[in-house]
Amino acid sequence: MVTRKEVAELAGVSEATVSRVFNGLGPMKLATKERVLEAAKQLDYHPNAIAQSFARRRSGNLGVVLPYMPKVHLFSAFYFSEILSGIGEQVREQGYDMLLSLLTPDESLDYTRLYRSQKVDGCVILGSRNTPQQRQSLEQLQQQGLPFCLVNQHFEGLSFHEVDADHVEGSYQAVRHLQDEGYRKIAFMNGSTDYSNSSDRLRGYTQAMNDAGLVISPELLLQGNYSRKSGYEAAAKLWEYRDQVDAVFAANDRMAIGLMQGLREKGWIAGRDFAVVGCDDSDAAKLSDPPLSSINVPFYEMGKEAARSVLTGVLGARSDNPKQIQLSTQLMVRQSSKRFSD
Amino acid sequence: MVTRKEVAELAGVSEATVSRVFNGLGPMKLATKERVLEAAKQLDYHPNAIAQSFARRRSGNLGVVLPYMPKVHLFSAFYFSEILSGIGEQVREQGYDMLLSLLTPDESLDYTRLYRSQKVDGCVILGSRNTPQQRQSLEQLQQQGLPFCLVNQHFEGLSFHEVDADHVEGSYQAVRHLQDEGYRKIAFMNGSTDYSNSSDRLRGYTQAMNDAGLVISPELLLQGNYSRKSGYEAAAKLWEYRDQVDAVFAANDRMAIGLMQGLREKGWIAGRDFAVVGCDDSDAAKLSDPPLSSINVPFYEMGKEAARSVLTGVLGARSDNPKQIQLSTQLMVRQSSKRFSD
DNA sequence: TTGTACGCGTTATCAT
DNA sequence: ATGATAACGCGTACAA
Repeated sequence: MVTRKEVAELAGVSEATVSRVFNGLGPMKLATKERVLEAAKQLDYHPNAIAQSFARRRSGNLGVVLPYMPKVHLFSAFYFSEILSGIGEQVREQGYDMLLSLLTPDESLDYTRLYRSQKVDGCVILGSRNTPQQRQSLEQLQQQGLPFCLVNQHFEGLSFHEVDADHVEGSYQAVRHLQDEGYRKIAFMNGSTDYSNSSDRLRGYTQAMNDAGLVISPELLLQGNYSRKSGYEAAAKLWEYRDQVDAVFAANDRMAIGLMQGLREKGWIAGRDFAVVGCDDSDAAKLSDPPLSSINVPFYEMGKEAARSVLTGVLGARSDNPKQIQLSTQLMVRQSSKRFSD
Repeated sequence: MVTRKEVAELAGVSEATVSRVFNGLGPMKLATKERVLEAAKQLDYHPNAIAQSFARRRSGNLGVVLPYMPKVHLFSAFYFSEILSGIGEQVREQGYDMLLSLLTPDESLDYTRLYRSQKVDGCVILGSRNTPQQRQSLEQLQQQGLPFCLVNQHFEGLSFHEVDADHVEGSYQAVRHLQDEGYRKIAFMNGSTDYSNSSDRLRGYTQAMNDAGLVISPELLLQGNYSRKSGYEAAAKLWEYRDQVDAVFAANDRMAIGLMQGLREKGWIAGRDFAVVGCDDSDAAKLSDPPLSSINVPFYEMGKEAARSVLTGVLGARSDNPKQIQLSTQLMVRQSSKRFSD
């Protein structure tokens, strides 16, 4: 391995000077700088990142926490590739790397473990849920002053760094859209309220219904678990109340598609006999039949913002007041929510 | 930060002894060990991973290379979460961590960059393609003795560590299945042959057709780029030759679904008027209408094997003969390939 | 079975 | 503008 020492010798300078050149520190003669760079090039010298981390007492790694549940596909491809790419883009700009941790639900009860070994300087946490245990472990992280940022989740009554999308407004728009298309009897299929998204969406739905002077009868509220299967099963229930429902707003695409599949078996076709809007604008929304109207979420930007938020905390002024960022969503209209009785 | 020194002092031993206890090295008195552990516990001591890396001259990180193309969704959720989980499981068993790199096509022309800074001890490379430049940069890696393993890709004429699935056999089974269901005029829609999967699948298809005594006329060979759009566009062409085609085997699910969407617009329904089988058994296969028959690939195991392969190379005896692992695939039969004229 | 002492390749501080 | 040098926290060879 080529070290700083050899470069210094070849360039006829001290090791400190080599470091200064590579870190762009202090004033120095251009000639010296060039001599050093030339020597480094000749020797193919590259600073040892580990030694740098050791000396700087910073790993240069941003931890990214993903929930892992075997055989349960929580995320769409879009979610993964876009969020990770967003984070990746940002960390690269700041000379950082991404260290991935796939945590099972009980492992995520001790986030501090991630920081203990000093392998990460901060974390972006994806897919956290609002359980008492999780709240507690996040509060613990915060108390210890370990920098982290949540993505797509916030906690009532607690104040963390977080980047979320405006799911209330998104849902409001979705329901308004259905109303504009002539639908009145609009059901809402939600997922677990462990995810703040879920309650946000319920709020948006409720508000849109109220604003339109529509009543939310109990049959209009369906409970699922974000899986296609739960959507499929809800279709049976929906079918019983078919006189009282002409549209469904579902809290994610997967359930929306399950629902469409289930109702198709009864002979009801989305976009013809009833309308559906989903959430996430995942790949599946474009692949489904008919293509599913859905609420687009700017995952790439969310990842990028979250990473920025953590890294500025790590590198610069630690802002003591948590920064809450909320990006806007966008309704993508497709065939599944066509005008009533077209 | 609590260091080894403080633990040593509290336990009344030398620093070396503390290290020995934490690394389980050498014979030592049980009493000493317990005293050290007790002291460590009291102080909440945890070894500094960076200092360890520095001293050991190993980062303890396995690099994972993913291709990044903005707005192009190469992978299914299944692919991501399963492969990463497989790698994650294995690295954890060996006390390693995962360092993620999202590389654009031209960045991946210089893989050595990843190793230069010493932040990773080895790499698992996903989504590499068979281009002259990539071949060259991989050969360069190999020559320099940097440990890496490819997943789901192999290179004709070159011998790298790699973990692949048996796409030839998988495709053979898929086409056999279509034949068993009564189909004879079976088209094959392939993706870019930059991916070895593609040529493997063509081989399986060809062999199955030959074995059944069926001719492969030129109209039966369709070219796509693994996108839904290309599948959709191929539907138009297929429609022209509809007398000469009664089934399609597509090299991924996305194209298969695009094809089904396109032909549905002509009034042809998969599983009724023609049959389709895809590849990957992605989530989309279950979500599509009708559900898509597809070839399942053991992504989790592939990730795990790849990580194992690299890490044993890093840690133990560097086997000079590259290890090529091939796992088997499994056909998942769904509605899209129902029996002819049912 | 345990202690001593050195080295790892930087960063950063203090001289010059 | 540049050089000398003390950390940094651990692994480990060698000594005892």
